[in-house]
Amino acid sequence: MAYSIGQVAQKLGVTVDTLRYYDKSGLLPFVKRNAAGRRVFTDNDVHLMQTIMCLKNAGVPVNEIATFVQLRLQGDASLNERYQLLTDHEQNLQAKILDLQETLAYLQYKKWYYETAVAANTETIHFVPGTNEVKPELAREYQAHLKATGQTEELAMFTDVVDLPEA
Amino acid sequence: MAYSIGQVAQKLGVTVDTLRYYDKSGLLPFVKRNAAGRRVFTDNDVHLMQTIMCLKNAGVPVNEIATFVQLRLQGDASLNERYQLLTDHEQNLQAKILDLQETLAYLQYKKWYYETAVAANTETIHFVPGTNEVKPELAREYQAHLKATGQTEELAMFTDVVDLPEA
DNA sequence: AGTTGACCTGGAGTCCACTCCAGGTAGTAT
DNA sequence: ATACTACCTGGAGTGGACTCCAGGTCAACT
Repeated sequence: MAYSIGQVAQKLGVTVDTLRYYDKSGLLPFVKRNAAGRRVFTDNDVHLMQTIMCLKNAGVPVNEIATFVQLRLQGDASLNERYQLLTDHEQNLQAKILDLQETLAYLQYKKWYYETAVAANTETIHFVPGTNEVKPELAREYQAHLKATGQTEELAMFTDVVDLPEA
Repeated sequence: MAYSIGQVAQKLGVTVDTLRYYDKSGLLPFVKRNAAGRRVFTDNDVHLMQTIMCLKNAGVPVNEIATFVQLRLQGDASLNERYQLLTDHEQNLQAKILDLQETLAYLQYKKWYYETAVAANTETIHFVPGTNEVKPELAREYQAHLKATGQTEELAMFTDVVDLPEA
């Protein structure tokens, strides 16, 4: 099967311009042209582009993906390097996911803050009386709330975040 | 306790320039100045900035954070809106984490691809004999491998990704 | 023969989030 | 007194990833 740039764009959920930009940037050196100079994508090309989109998604910058693609062109000699690159990015991604999970926990704490404030019709329930400052023990109250509702799992992650400001 | 911009920058792990950029962008309207015109951050300011950094981390663009901060200045009247905003971003973040977990699963598949290729000293073990095209059944082989090594959890996520190219 | 519509190129423009000046002030250390 | 450092402003510059445009080719339809 052969596809035009428009078909591939649709399949991958990006614009035609984006694909041409990727080509310019050296991400698609394997794509052939027909007699009229138009790009013709094979099934295998699309398959390779899956991996490229995956790296994109993982936050790998375009020029690094380009080096990966370049390595691919060098054949078996570059297998080790490519494996190394993938491993590095896997660890980056894993770290990023953990980080986002902490961020999520903090966001949920803030959500609880507003849930309770909305219920009380005022934010002042969280303030030190007579000020606009948030009670220092509020994070602990939240943890108690989590414990009470049996959500122990997020507790550990959350304490990490809460401990930061004390540093 | 009061802090200078430099101290806060260090505490939050960003540069002084970045904090000034945030201020310019309307993220820090609550920060007061001393007689000499220098920014003076209170503990409470730093606490608020934690939330700002959290939203940053969650991928919320600066101007949206600015509207959140603006809402805060309007007091209790904006509680509902702020809660809504946080909830939206919580869902975005949750979706993003799921997406990254899928991406991770795909990356791990590729890692396995290279692990086995490196062990065989050639990538051709994964090709349709006589071509440079990856065997279509390779994803299934990987799933069998996952099952064999008892890693059933990632299997479901991974099939999602693998099914995409067939669309 | 003429009109679409999808494709092509080189290159300019945009958006975002910084990042880096130049030129100046204020407080401290020697 | 002078040197140093941390701070200030407005504004220019950067890098990344697109996004858009002018001007052109090609195949298909009417």
